[in-house]
Amino acid sequence: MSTSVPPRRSDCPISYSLDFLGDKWSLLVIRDILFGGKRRYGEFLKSDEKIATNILADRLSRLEAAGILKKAPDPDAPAKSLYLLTPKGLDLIPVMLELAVWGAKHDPGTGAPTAYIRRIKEDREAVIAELRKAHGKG
Amino acid sequence: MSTSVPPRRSDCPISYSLDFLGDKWSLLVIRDILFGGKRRYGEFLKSDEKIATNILADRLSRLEAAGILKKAPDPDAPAKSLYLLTPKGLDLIPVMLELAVWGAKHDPGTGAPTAYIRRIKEDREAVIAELRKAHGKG
DNA sequence: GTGTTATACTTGCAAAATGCAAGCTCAGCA
DNA sequence: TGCTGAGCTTGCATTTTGCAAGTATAACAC
Repeated sequence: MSTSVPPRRSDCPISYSLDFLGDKWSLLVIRDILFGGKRRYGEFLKSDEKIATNILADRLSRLEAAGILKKAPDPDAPAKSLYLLTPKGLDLIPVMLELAVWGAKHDPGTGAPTAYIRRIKEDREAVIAELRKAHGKG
Repeated sequence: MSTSVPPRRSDCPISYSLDFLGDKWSLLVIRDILFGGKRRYGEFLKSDEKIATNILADRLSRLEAAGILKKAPDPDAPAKSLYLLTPKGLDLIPVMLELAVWGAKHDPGTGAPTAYIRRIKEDREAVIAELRKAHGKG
């Protein structure tokens, strides 16, 4: 699978965002890092949505090519590597929070923790700051 | 093309959102309504990204099936119809704003108006309220 | 040093989604 | 009665996805 930068469809910022993130899997990988504390290939594979291994490999390389993730050696096992958010990736935190709020509100069978969703709405900036802090400077 | 509700992949609210919105076109249609004041089939077709007519028809019916849009008769020409946002669709405003902010920040060639992006960041609630008002109660 | 296991992928192929061009339908108007 | 434009539908080639299987490399066990 190729992994080149996607063609730009227009100069609209929403269109730009969707050029990189407009599919069913990319933002789930970012969710896993951000809210699930996951950082390794095998951890992403274990998520509930059951991403296929070839699709995961493709998305990781695209997100890396887009500068949203970076692949770094694992300090505990230098032969392995970790996928971490870059500053560009960390800037997606507000997008993720709004997607979570919308999904939690409109999915009758949502599994979203009510308290956390309320906290996002009432104390947005603090939640953003916490997540940023937890994931370093990128 | 079918137009049934997509299969639920998990109970995660972000996954739920992506089940409906996770492609390159759905949110662009919503953008056209929200920021472009578009409401008719032909208007969506004319956008810069050049959506194919069969894909547009598919997305409109999926978004309607999802309760995000509703198709209403045009008061000026009752034989024609308009696509409008429902309350569930209006709740996507914060998501759209954050995607716009992210795209505007990270796309070196963005065409996003600087003043509007700054206003989203500095006066978020007011921008949300304005857009809600402009698109009625749904 | 040989075999076993785990992790992180790659490959092959069928199925589904997308993109493009060409229709088709129906209302309004001349 | 015929023409026009808006709003789709259809056919078909290309691309992307999903599933299963296979490969590479390193760590560890013996």
